[in-house]
Amino acid sequence: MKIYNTLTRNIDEFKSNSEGIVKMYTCGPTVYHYAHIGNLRSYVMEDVLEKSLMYLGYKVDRVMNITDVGHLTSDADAGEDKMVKGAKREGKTVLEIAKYYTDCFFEDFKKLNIKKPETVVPATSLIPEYIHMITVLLEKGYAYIAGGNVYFDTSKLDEYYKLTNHTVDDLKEAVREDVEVDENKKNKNDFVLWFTKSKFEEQQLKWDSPWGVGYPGWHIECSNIALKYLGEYLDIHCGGVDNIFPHHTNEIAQTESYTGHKWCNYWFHVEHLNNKTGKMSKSTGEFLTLSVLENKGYNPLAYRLFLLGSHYRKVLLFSYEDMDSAENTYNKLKNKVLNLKKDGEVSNTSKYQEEFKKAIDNDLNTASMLTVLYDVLKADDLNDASKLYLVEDFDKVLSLDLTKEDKKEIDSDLEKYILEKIEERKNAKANKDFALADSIREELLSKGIILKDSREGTTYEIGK
RNA sequence: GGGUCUAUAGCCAAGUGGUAAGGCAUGGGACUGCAACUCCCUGAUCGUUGGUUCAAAUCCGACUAGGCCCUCCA
Repeated sequence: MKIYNTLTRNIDEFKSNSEGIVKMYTCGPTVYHYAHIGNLRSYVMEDVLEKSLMYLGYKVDRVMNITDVGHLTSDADAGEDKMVKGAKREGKTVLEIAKYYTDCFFEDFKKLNIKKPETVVPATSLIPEYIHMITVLLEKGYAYIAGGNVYFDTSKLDEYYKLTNHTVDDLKEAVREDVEVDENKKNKNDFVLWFTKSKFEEQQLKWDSPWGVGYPGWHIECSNIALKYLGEYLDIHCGGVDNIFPHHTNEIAQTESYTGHKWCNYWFHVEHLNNKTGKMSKSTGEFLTLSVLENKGYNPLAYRLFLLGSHYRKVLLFSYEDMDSAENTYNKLKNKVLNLKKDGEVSNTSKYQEEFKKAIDNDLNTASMLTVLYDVLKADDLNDASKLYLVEDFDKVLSLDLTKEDKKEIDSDLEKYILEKIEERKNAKANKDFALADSIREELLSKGIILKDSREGTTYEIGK
């Protein structure tokens, strides 16, 4: 397949290091609060990437970190670590907070049909590994100690900026108003590997180290987790575009300085979900979680469909108008699929499967994948059984539960009642007592029961 | 200021040099006692402007608008 690679700024043919196996690393969440739907966009698209690779026959080894330490809020927030802030807000310990929000995070995964990576690693579980890497970086001369902290010396690298095309002079220091200049740094882009001194003294979690009691820098966790669980040669590293600099840039610097060779071949970055005012994040604008959408009556899978309609490398604007549309599209699509008859021989499917693969091959063109799906549903050369087979096949990647019937548990009393009402309405219609017929329909609707009339008679469906 | 990305119908969106897929919405029609569901029909010359070419939404330049990043925000 062909996929855009941030490293080469080009759509490259994908080739894994080992035949048939893909080593894939994903930057996970900082678990101090709920994930907002913008965060979830990245995870949905990474899920599509993983499943697409599987669809093409690869075995995917995927690892994700859970950041439960060392991510800081802005200076404006009185110098509190995000985790500490979350803990304070809720009167819990940092680890309790981490556990709670980690669980919530994976609940969202379930609702969005995102496959949980086989290996999920909390940042706090590999402190000895971080210390070891930092020790080696100091020995090799890539790191230095200043003001109690250990820094990475970016001037030691020729290609520090290879992911972004920056030059040192391009970068403004402390461009954000909430960031102060750190006087300990030799070069303005040096970054901290280990803290013992910082303005964030409230850090709850601290560990002993050769450089004093402290905690690890932000980037070191991903490098080590990836190295430990996926080895020294990574195929794909994923994340949101905001991670490109400095996070991923620094991961490359550390890891390649440590191992002495190239680390990861493909960098996959998902663009932001924005609203009309710009970036959607926890700190700016409305804090939109999946639960918020659910409470407004939207199906999480309609949100997934909304995301699939757009390309992962394009900024997508969120609006409720679009959600309404997505919900509509989803219900119609599902309706079409559920109306297919199950019997018959499956045949002629390969042409459409090739089309679907082409869409995958084209830099993960999810919009085109959906088009192939619609083509299948409209196809003249396919019987229902074949259509159903293909929908199921494509849904391995799309994961929209298109063939899954939402059978609400219904007890026999209720069923009997509904059937009686349908019979009553039928008689009313026969007697041309439409007022009564309509009132029965209204009554059932108010209980969430939708009647469907057809030539064959009336059936019902339990709505949401 | 630097880097980077984007600009196609009301909205989402495909298109990777040969005269604009698809979805939602809208309007019209079929079905219905009426409606819902379903089915059929219905719209754009591609931000502006130069250039390359027999041919450009697609390549190159300029301009305009906008997003993201520039370190302890993810």
